[in-house]
Amino acid sequence: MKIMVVDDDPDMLAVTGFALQQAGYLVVRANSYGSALGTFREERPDGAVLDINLPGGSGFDLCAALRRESDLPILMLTVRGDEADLVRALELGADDYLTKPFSPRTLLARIKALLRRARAEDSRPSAAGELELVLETLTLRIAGREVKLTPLEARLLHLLIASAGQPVATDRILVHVWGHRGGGDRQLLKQLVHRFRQKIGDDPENPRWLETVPNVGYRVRA
Amino acid sequence: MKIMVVDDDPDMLAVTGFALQQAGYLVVRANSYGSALGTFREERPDGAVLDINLPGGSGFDLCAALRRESDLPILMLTVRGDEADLVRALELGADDYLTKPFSPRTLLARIKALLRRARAEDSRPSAAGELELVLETLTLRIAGREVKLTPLEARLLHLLIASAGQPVATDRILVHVWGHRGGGDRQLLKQLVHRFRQKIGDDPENPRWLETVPNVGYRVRA
DNA sequence: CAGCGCTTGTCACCGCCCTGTCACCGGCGA
DNA sequence: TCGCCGGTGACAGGGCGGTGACAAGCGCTG
Repeated sequence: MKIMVVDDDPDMLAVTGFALQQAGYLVVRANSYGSALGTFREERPDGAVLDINLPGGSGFDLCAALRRESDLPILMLTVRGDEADLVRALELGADDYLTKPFSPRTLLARIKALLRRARAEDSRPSAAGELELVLETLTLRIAGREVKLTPLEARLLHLLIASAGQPVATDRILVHVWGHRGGGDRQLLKQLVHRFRQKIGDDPENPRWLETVPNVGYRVRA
Repeated sequence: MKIMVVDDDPDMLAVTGFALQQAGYLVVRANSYGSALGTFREERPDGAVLDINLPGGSGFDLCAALRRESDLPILMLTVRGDEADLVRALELGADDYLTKPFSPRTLLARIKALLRRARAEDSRPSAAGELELVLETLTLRIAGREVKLTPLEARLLHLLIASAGQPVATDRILVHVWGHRGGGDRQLLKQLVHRFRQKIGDDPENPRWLETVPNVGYRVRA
């Protein structure tokens, strides 16, 4: 389990990071809004702990930005008594909050609870029509048989099945699968889709499962 | 519940021993590296409290030695502020630490927590299918026969059997077995698995007990 | 003290698959 | 006709998993 800790105060970073590492988590650190986004895209942590005061953009913005790209559990660190901040954080998609000052033990308990919840939801197979995705084993059950997926294919399907029936824009796919900020890397997506179709035996001209939506993106039939 | 307390200072020994006894624990005492090992083997305590400064070998060595023979909860007593010592203790397999000076009340709380955690892990089924793990003796009963495990193999199996039927990610295994933070140490896991498979006579291509889940990790058949 | 065996970490190598990249094709609208 | 988009094939680098070999550390024993 990998946790990203974002705080501009080096002491806080050290303390919380150390506590998490002791508990057996992998820890990646960032100290600003910008570096946090980059770190997130590179490291793909399983959870995030965000301070609110950050150079380059508030923790609120960061929370919203992360939410745009991922469903990872987010825990916000707020100052005591500021209820407005708290409400705002939860509205922006934070999963939990902690008021400073807090003990490392408390932090650990909260993080653990969040991850457990997230894992429980993760382990639910996501399904759409004849497709059933099992993320843990990178396996796709499709019309009876089982197909082994690569990590990239699994991420693609995860996104598409979550929006089954609706087209998903290529840019959104690029961000979700590669963390790229979109742009010229459509070739990657073309190949990924091509290889996946070949693997499951789907014909682009006459698709049973994965449709192309011209000038928009792709869609799985519901 | 039996606790071993190791300290060369008779006063400390008396104080901590008394506190633990008051709380209802059986206490066995040792005052040196050598006597501690002997006492441990005779008494098989359920937990240990180790001082770092010991005649005959440091508490670190003792911690490592105990770890080589058992998974019992270990609490180390460190001097305040020496973070290097602390890290080293945890890397050697200690479960928790306490900085001197501390109150007997604190000690009790920590010990209680450790034992509770250990019991919780113990009560996890240590058997899956044809595999039955006995942590105390580092033994694996497998399809009738008995196999002697190394400490590392035991930790690996402990984790895998606890999640029998489900794949366990390589990163999680690395953390659980070695406490490593880095991702670059897959080689260790490769070797560990290889040697274990050889020992029990399992074929990676056609596994009876331990399966590889590509790009994810490993899984024991339920 | 020397020697032995067990455990563990490290290096090197192999084969396979995943992935990124280049090149090309056909269809469609400007 | 040009340019863009989507689909397809081919190739190469690198990662991952499996395997063998070697050395260091440690405990045990003669």
